[in-house]
Amino acid sequence: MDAPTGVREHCPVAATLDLVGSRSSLLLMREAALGTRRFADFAVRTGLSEPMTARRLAELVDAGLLARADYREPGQRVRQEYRLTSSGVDFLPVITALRQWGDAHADVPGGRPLRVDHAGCGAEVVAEVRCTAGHAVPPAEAVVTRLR
Amino acid sequence: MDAPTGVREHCPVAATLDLVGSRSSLLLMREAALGTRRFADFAVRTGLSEPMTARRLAELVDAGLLARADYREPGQRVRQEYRLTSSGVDFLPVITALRQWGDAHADVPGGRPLRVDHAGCGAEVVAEVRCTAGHAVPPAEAVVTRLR
DNA sequence: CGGTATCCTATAAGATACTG
DNA sequence: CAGTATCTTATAGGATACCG
Repeated sequence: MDAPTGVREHCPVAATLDLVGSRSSLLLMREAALGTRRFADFAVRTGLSEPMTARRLAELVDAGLLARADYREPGQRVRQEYRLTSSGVDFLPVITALRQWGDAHADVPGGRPLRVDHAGCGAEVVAEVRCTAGHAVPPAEAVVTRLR
Repeated sequence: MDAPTGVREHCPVAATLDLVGSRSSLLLMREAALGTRRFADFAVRTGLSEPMTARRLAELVDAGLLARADYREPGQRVRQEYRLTSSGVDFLPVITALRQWGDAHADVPGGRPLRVDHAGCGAEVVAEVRCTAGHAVPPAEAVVTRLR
């Protein structure tokens, strides 16, 4: 995760994977996307060990996707929390797309454990490939240019 | 990638990561998304070693994202190719979302090496979080339900 | 509660050499 | 061209114990 081992890949996908590409990081980002904020909840809900949870959360903070802060519920003592930064919010399409593919194509024992719906509207939330002009872009209409 | 090591995670995100969650698999899916079809091109363009390229391509075929076939260019001998299946095409939002986050937030030495544009329209291709009713869904409007 | 320290195993991934 | 075989190293990640 820190430095790529092989040939240096000058690609935004590879760069993203170098920062947040491990299973543990992505599971933690999933949890953050679902609203989890506290250390113990991250560990239990991802099934990660505490040392791994601590290490990856620290990396995600370093990488700017999460921010750590103190907070105090009324009448309680001070606790820690991890919240999505704006960069972390920008990561939600990745998590949404992974969830969507899993729902459609992976065999999740016991059926679908998660739903994400649009507030008010009630329709399911998905990741769509579009152009910035707003058109849906099917694969055949995507033109790839390799620069350099 | 084969069997999850820790607590069994009943989640579509985790299930997806168990099938295609390694850096090498995701780089190969990136290449497939960019139109790469031949073994040697996959290896060179991802920077992966040949043994790793062979192993992961075989896994992606097993997982149903790629299909292997013979093909023959006019006047050439028979060659192999790997093509996206419909399940593989459904994976494109993941790759698009990873690329998009990298373009916005990762430091790719030498600038942006890749563009994906909408044919004809010319506008850039991105992954958007929407509901199936067609509304854009900002994070604040996503309602998460954990079932079971 | 929110971690850290230490040690261990499994796997990801590369290097090199070789084959049909 | 499209791989396979073998070996090695680096990293992911868990288990257990402990700390402020």
